Amino acid sequence: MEKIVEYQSLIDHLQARVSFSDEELNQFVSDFKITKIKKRQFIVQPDFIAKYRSYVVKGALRAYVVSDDGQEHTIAFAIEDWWISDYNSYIYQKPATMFVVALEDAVILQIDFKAETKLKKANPKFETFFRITAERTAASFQRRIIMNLTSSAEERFESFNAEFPLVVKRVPQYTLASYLGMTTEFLSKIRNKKVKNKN
Amino acid sequence: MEKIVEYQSLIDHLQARVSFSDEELNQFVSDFKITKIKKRQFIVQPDFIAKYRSYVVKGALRAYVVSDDGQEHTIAFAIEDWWISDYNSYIYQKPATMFVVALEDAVILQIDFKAETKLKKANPKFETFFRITAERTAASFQRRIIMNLTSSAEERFESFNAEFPLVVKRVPQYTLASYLGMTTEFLSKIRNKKVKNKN
DNA sequence: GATTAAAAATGAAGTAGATTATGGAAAAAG
DNA sequence: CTTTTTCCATAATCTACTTCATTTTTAATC
Repeated sequence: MEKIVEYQSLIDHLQARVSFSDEELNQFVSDFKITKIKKRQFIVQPDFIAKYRSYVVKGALRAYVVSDDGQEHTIAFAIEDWWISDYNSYIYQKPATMFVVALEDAVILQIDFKAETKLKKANPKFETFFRITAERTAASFQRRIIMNLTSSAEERFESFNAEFPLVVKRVPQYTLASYLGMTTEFLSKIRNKKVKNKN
Repeated sequence: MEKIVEYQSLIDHLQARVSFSDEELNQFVSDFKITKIKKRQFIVQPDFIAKYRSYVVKGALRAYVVSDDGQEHTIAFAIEDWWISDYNSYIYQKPATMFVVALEDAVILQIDFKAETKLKKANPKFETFFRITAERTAASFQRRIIMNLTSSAEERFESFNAEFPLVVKRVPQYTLASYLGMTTEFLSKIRNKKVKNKN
């Protein structure tokens, strides 16, 4: 099996979910193109169809929507070994409502919808991989819905920080606040209250 | 193809998503058992593993969690032609955190996790069906997250009412309020304000 | 169909979190 | 390395929504 360094983490990602032969792994990753993007560069924009599903090799990205009143709401973050896209746009191949932008210079692996469809038809194991991925995505979205319904702003921050400390350290606070459904001012207050209480 | 009346809507549901032969349809539905449940009866409870994925033939059900302070939060509704379970419990086969209860006497079709696994192994088309189902579930969960982040209580109600008027007419208002992330009192106010404005 | 229980309506008072405003620190960009 | 832009902290004021308490309506049950 050829080892192009950028593909290694995606290969590990696949193998952790479904048992593939070397040949299958090669077939899978050969449909992904390596894309390097600069901080602040967009890979998805509203009104354009999200052509790609993107796997992050290096860097950090953010998906967000802009509401009628002009406010940004972060829908997802992605760092190393995570996937990102406008989910509704990609799976239905309809115009996006989100922006997906790099928070840092990044290296991503992208597969387009047609190639993905072809892969799934070619080998049921690829179908299985995407089924597992979709199920886990749905499960994690549902956990987020439950968290949003049941917890206060402070609890939501504490919970996210406990689960994803590396993301918290890496992304701008205003993007995190909008992900957690609060203002950047309120998140600042929560965090600084905490610091004072420690003394 | 045998036509047991309870299975017909599930068969239609399958055919609308993947092209199956009559034999495949029979194979699929034969793994589902018909269960009749009474109003207020539970099919999933916290700490027990959600053994089944349930398809609603007739009736209405509700999935909810109870938070530390004792409040109920509705996670999902299901009426005719919808699926319901504790998603995280079912796909990971770990203890549930939700209750799933009948809001009306209901007829449901249930498949257990082992039978589903076996089906997916037996025929890639079944795998495809569950992949499509999971993707659409994830997509709709994400739309709900976006709605919750971007909209006011009144907008959330209006939007849900526009998309699912039959559900709104059918479920108790306090369950809808807790689904939409507001108190039953506030939802009552929203709706009655509306009525007055019409005069 | 009378009785009881559950659900919905209404209003007053309270609060979590938003908004607005300003100053300062960090990080890009030249 | 200095200038500009982005990001974060802090505080005062405000509001969308909650909480609490009571009444009315609707639905279940004997």
